[in-house]
Amino acid sequence: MHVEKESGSTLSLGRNLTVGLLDHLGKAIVVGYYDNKVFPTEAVLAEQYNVSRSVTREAVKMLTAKGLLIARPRQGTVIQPTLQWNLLDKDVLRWLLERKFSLRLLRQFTELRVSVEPKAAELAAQNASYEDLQRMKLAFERMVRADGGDGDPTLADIDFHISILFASGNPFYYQFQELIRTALKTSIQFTTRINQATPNLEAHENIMKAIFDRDPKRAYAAMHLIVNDVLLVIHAQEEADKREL
Amino acid sequence: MHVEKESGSTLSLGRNLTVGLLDHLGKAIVVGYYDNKVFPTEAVLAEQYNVSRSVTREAVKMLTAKGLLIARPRQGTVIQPTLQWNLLDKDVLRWLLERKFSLRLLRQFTELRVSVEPKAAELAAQNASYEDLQRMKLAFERMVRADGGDGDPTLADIDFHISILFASGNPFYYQFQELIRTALKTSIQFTTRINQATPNLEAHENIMKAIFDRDPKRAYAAMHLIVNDVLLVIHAQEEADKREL
DNA sequence: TTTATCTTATTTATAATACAATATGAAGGA
DNA sequence: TCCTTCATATTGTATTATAAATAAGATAAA
Repeated sequence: MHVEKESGSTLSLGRNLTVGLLDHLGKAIVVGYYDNKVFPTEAVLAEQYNVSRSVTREAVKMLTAKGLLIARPRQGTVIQPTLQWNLLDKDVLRWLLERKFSLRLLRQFTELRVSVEPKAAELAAQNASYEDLQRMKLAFERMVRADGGDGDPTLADIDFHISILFASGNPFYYQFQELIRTALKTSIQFTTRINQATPNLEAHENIMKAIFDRDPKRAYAAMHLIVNDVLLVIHAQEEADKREL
Repeated sequence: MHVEKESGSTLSLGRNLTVGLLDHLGKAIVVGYYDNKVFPTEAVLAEQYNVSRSVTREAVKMLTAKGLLIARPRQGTVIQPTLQWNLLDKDVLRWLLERKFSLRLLRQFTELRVSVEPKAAELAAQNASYEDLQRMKLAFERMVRADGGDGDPTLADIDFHISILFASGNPFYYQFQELIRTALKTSIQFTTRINQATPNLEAHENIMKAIFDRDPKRAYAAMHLIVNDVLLVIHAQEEADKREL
């Protein structure tokens, strides 16, 4: 990451300076640009990016709110240890992916998916409202059409999985929306080379049927089958990569 | 020039005005104070809380970063739908609890724990380093001492559960630290009336043994047993409450 | 020497003010 | 009716000044 200094070559931060700076700094922190540097003071940041101190402070406050920074008088602004970062935050997640593709990161996403999604399906079988079920059905039909060449299969797949989070009736499950979105989008980057590119329609239909039948255990098992399969593929690839060394 | 203000009308925001305002507004939003009101403009907020616009804007930006607000020129600042809130954020979680005690909320916490903790234990059995194991052991010994009257049993219990998240080797699992902390602290508020106040030592020891034995399936099962038990107790109480109406 | 206290300098925290950009809705004209 | 224009409210950005906090160094006391 390269930071221009002269006022003439203004670093493009988009139309909203605060949000632009937030994004730029967030990415720089997450990809490790500051790893063996001290994080700049407000004054220096403002000068480097050619923005006012107000903008700088607001961006820093937002990064503080996401757990990436901490600021104290005289001590300056410093980067928090990774454990403090709000990894499930939409922005932080995006910045994580701006690093080079990492099978390890994809595996970690998927391990969490194996934790979360089967139980979400189980809860959905217990709690889904009529509207929830309709949304699921629509998403599935979209998957079928996409499978026939009409539309993007990944986007339809994402919608289907998210509709189940929503149907769980527990708002905490909905928090994994971004993680799942990110995981599925990242998956195709490598899964196409190894596995089938399109999602397994029959397996997905089994989940939906179980939820429609109000059968929690079957819904859990059907979802577990799908996500755990992805995990196994990733494990196999990790082993293969290891042997290649 | 610092203007002294009448002490009577000043709302106490603590030593740090921005953080104080963040906390006050966050709580107000989460408890529903603004539910049928329009959220005030920056100017009004600044006047109401007797702080500068800088402070107001910084607090609003932090709430924006946590998904609670969105601001646009001329349109004002508005509260985001609950689904957008970063519910796993430490602050948001705390604000959620500042509402009256809710068995429903505790159940939702616990449903997520059932999703997350068993798999974390499974991964810990696979990945825990020597240091991770030592930390777990120390936490367990602290639980034993607390059981004998020396120390706080809940705090020791919390440490034990968190040491397992940490030992999973997957940083995403560590994100649930605050949720588990909150859930366990909240649990005793009602669990003491119904169940045993102190955690089940033997069941916890089983988890630790399985992880030391590097037995993922046993670790998963042992953890599932504990957390699912909590969930069942909550379910029973919810049913009892329903009948009481 | 060691400890405690005071001083200084650096950085964030807060305030106040001015103007720019943006989006809403009303007014006016074709 | 529809389009354009303009007034207006609200956030966005810049600038400057001062306060508060604290780390580190200097000084004094034991």
